[in-house]
Amino acid sequence: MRLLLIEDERELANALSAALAKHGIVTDHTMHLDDAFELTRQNDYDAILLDRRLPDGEGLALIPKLRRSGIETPIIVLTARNEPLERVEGLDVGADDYLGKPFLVEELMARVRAVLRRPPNLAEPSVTAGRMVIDPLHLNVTIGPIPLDLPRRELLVLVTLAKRKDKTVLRSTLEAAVYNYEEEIQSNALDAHISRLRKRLLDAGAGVTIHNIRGVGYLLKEE
Amino acid sequence: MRLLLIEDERELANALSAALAKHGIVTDHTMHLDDAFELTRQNDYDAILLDRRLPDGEGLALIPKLRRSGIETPIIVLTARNEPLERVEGLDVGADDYLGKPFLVEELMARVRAVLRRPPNLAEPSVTAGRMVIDPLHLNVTIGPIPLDLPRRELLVLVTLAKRKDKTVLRSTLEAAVYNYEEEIQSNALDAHISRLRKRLLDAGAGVTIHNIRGVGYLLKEE
DNA sequence: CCGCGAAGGTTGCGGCAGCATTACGGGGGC
DNA sequence: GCCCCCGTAATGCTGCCGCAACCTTCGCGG
Repeated sequence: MRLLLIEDERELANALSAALAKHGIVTDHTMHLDDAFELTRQNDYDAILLDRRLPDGEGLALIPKLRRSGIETPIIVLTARNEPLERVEGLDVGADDYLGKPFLVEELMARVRAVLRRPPNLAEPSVTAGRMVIDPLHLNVTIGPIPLDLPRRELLVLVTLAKRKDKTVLRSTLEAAVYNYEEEIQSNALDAHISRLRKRLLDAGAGVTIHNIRGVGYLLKEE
Repeated sequence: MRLLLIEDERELANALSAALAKHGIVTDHTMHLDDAFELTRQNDYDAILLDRRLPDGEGLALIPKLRRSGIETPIIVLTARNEPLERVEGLDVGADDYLGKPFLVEELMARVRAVLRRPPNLAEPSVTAGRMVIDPLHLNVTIGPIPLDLPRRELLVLVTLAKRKDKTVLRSTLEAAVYNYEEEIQSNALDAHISRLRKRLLDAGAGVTIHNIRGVGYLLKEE
């Protein structure tokens, strides 16, 4: 196993390298973001440990750069900036985990192991349908540059259909996506949502149509 | 998106459900480990939020049980037991992340998003027959990129035949696949479905033929 | 090779289940 | 208070599907 450590405190870096070595993990170490980027081009790391505060800037900035260049290696951010909102920030730019300093090496190891258990991240997270770009993770829908504002239940219906575009989605699947098992619906609430969603998509010129498969479910098609 | 929340503090649970709902996430909630296990058998959750200290025992114990039963759903442990070594313990039994109480809902959301950044559904069992690709689970049939729209009963017949292509399917098996026990048929309804299905498959250029085995049943063959 | 009965194939018809649409009102958020 | 979401229900409509009538094919015995 091979990690890339991006960290400017030399003592900490050495201690970490040594500790990881005891677990049979090889560590490459750099203090600079552009070096780090180069290294990821040359080596296929199993994970990246990234400090936020670095001599040449904010470590987080590296993450989108790596992701854009097609590198999906898990990234764990190590930092003293450990306020909850800072952690949110880190995770949302694409980090896989976030660990506040100081930490135990044992915890770091456990988090590395946890991150490595996850399947490699190959999936394109956003879906296009017609003229829309749909991000199922953050529940965003945009048509070109302008966001499409949809009520929550209609949004859930749309995302569920879009994730399986050109394929039928069972009625029961849609119900499960929109309602939890405590909320029971006794009427045609889902149909009503579909109808209102259709109208909104039409008005917005979304470039998709929702078809019904009688007795089975629904299907979203591009025009 | 659908989460399972295993948590005994009702207030926290309600607050979380409400907060997650604002992000368009449907939440099922239970206080009991065995209920939780049952729920995972019945639903396909996107993630599981698990408390450690529960009325019926240590929440962590659920993790190996789920993993052994083949469930790979990401699990985030939520707990007041937030000592580093306890976190190691949690991660090492198979949790994907570990979040100490109290926490901001925003941070939980960010961690959920981080954990979900994984490939969507891996292998979906599908059958090919002629030029069709048939997904028996979601009941959809596509020829190349275009979906084939079939009425429900014909669809059920096709799926049943396709699952055993090149083998005879008993007439009684087909009837069982298309009708439940309450619906009796007194006529040649099944034959009629077969006939209409043949026509539709021909028009669509599906590349299969349905043969009759006199007195026994039917058989689907590729051309 | 022919005749005959039974199984299967095809097709039009009508009932009705399922869907689309829309108006209405309660309720929550700002 | 105002606005919008969303569940409900009434209304109209589409087309699935059971039915049955009629035709075709198959297998068998003579």
